[in-house]
Amino acid sequence: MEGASSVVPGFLAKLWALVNDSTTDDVIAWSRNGQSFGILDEQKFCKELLPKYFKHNNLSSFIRQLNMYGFRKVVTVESGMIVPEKNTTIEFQHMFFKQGEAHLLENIKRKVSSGRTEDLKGSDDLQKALAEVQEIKEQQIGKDNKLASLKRSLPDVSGSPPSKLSRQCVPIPVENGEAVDVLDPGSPTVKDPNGIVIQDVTASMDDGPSGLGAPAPTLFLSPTLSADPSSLLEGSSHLSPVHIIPSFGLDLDVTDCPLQITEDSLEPEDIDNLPLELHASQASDSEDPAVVIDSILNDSHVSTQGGGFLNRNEMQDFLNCIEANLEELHSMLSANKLTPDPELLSEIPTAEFPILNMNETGASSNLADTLVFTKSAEEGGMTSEFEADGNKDMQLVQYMGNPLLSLFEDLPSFEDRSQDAGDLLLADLEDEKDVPTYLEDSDDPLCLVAPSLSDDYENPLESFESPLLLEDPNGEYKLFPLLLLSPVANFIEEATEIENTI
Amino acid sequence: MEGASSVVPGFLAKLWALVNDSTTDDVIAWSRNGQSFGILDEQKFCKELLPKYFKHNNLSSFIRQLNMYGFRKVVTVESGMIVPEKNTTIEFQHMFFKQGEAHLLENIKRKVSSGRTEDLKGSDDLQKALAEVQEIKEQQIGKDNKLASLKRSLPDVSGSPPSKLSRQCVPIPVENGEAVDVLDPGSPTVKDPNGIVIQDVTASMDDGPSGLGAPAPTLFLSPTLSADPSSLLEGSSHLSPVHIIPSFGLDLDVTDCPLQITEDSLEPEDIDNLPLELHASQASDSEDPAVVIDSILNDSHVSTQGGGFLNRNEMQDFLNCIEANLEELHSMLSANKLTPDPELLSEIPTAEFPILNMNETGASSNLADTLVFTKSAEEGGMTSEFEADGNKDMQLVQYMGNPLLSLFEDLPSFEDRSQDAGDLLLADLEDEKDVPTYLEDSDDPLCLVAPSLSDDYENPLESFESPLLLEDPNGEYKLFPLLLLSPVANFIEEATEIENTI
DNA sequence: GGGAATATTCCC
DNA sequence: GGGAATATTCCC
Repeated sequence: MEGASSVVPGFLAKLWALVNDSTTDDVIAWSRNGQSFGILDEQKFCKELLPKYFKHNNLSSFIRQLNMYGFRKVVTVESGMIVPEKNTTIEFQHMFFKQGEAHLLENIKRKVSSGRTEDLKGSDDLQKALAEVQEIKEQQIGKDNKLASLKRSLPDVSGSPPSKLSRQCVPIPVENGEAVDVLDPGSPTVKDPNGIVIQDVTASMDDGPSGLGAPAPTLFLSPTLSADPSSLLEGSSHLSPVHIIPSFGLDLDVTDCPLQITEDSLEPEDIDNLPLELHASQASDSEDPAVVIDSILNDSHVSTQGGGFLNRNEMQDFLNCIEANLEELHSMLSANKLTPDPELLSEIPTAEFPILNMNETGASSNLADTLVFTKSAEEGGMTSEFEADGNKDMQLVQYMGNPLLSLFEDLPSFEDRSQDAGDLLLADLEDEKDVPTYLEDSDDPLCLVAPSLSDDYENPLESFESPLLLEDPNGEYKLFPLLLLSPVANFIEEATEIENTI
Repeated sequence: MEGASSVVPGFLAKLWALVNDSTTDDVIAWSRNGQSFGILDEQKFCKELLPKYFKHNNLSSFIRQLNMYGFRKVVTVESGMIVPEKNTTIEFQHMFFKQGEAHLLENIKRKVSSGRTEDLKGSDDLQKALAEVQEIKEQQIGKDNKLASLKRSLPDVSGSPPSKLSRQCVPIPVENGEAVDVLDPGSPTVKDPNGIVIQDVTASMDDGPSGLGAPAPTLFLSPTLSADPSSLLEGSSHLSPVHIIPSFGLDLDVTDCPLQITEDSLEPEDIDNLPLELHASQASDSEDPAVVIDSILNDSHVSTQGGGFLNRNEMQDFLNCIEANLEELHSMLSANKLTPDPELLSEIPTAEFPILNMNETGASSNLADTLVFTKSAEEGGMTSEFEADGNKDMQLVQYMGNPLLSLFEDLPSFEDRSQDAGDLLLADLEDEKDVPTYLEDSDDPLCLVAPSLSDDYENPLESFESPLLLEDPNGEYKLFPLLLLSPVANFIEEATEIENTI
């Protein structure tokens, strides 16, 4: 075994010796070109040589080994057909088995055994699969958090005391510093020359005057957004964008929501030139249901920019990625054949999905939630106020209690309290069939919006994402807005009072 | 090899013969009690017997085989310590290797090869993977349910009773800009020179049969949102984009929300100058946030229509595909555990992944719910754009089955169609850059809410799915807003009262 | 040719 | 004792 080093498997070393042994060239020898070797005397080879080198005398075993090492039988073809006599000589060749080139032997690798192949492959694949799973798992967590946030974001607007669960007020980041004024409970209304400021002093009701630092009462845009239409319309000719951010999951008791509008706002005369610019408090991205959902769905990717929105392509990529992963996982697993181990089956735990925890309370509504409409100081309409930073700030979401719970606590709709979120959710959980039923009854397929956005009809504000402003050929903006506000009962009352006053 | 049948592996058969051969009892023989056998003469055993039965003469190899078949070495202990001399005799035993009981041999199983070991190990990993997958799967289900619930939970704010589930707006398909048909004959309409027709169908809500036969008359514009139409319509000043972000999950009691607006409120005089064109809200699926979310949950991938957004079906398919993969994967994993037979996989039942059933229609439209603003066709104001959109929208609309849908069903508002959540979401998806822009560049930080509510300052027109803006033959844009209303019945009444008071 | 089980060797 | 690689056998 001249050139065969220790790294060369026994079979190859023996084969090398066997073929190179010139004393047996009548039985087995290199071909003329040294690119292959032939067994010239099969009988003698099996009876005399094989046992000398191996633990058997079976040609088939020898050939089996050759195959295991990748040797291929050389088929001699003459005139397009196999020559009979030539067949008597068994000839094999291998890219790295060449006369005089023992160093090539180390390149010859034994095929992995079936067992190994499977194992290795399986093991490898499992590693990948597990990694994939882990990845997905983490993504899920991210989504869960997002959902939770979404749910939490639904503010509790009930008139009662501060709820510990969700008082998530979103601080109103005002860059121009005006928001502060608005937020101040002490200042029921803010109005600037151009616009109208509407402030919902609800918070002050129960809590009395609270400074900005007031703990319980939180101001923010509220679900119950109220505004004085007339006031809004008033003002200079130039209009500013009105941003009204309502809160989610309102649970307002009208009686508890003294929505106030000042007389000033009601003056019709001024309406003609409405320089209206309303800025509602800013909601953080995190609180935007749509955003939240979006991100939830897209969670896999690290939120990139401020918005954390995924664009369509990203979404697509993400989904494709998932798909690809699944595909691969699938393939890998398929490839991996396992041995039957019944015992393991029982061990497989099925995770339970903890959905709702209804124990959480925190449903106490929070009248303190203030609806704030602020007019931006800037006439020019769009201001740079709302910036990423502001948004970021908004992200501060506190996860209170059960997300889902909070979500639904405030959801109840007018008519159908019976169908509050909690019920729905539970119902769904209990019976998946409920969903379809629910849907089936739906009369309007078109109405789609953000989850948080409940009926839109009633809530024009939400829809107003789109600008109500239009620019005409003359470069003038025309408008349209309107809006209004709500919560209403008090609003009406107030309005009436105002009217009377007038 | 007396009792050894063909089912017994070579080694066991040979061992059985070897031990039972009484002629070699001086080398290897049964112990006195026949419960074990011992190698009495190791040297002789290796040199004479092993080669006779096996392809080697190594005791270690023999022992290796014994171990492979589960034989255990018998350690003789005397007086608490191993007796030296006794060690000379190598003794092994196996539960099923007993003198005179050849039939037990078949119970002796060779340990799985390393390969097998790996398989087992792999099996273990698969167990984990499977468990993980299952967990994820269940979480997904939970999330889907949650999202669905969330969407459903969005309260129905319509003033009337009917469907407790959803107050779906039925978009009025306006192809030529004529939604007039939809208008309730009984309701007052306002039409200005420009051909704009405004109709407040609120009144008809409670009053019974609406011309359209709408079951549950609902006014759209949000429940909480109220505005003075007249004020809104009045004025010719420059308009700025209005961003209104409504709240979510309102839980208003209609009776407590006497928000009212009457026709009176609409001052006719002012109306003349209204380039008002109202179109029933038409939401395009792709643009409807709800739709987007829905599609996210339901799947799809190649975006085909509508602006390159993924349409709902596509999304659905895509997600279904993923689901299917997971299912299959799960099945495979499960199957692997049980049997090594790949074929069995197909037999494994896959857990159900309740996604969305898009088949549901329930589109019974509810005209009553619809607010119809229509511009007369004569105006020719309708641009092809809108028409196209309108059509698309209509197509998209039918996602009733989806829970998500219900969420948004009521969302559509006039103006906001343009920028409904769906649009935003989609937009985001398409171009990630939009996100930053949106968030960072947004002038209005406050406007956060549903994704759909993003600022659309830059693209007001496009966003207007229901075009609030129209270009007239003169190349002028006219606007038109309107709105209002909501919750309704009481609202109107109240308004009237106010008016009267004045 | 090659899958698969068993056998043998090598090594920890 | 047993993991692991290689070897041998058996079979398709």
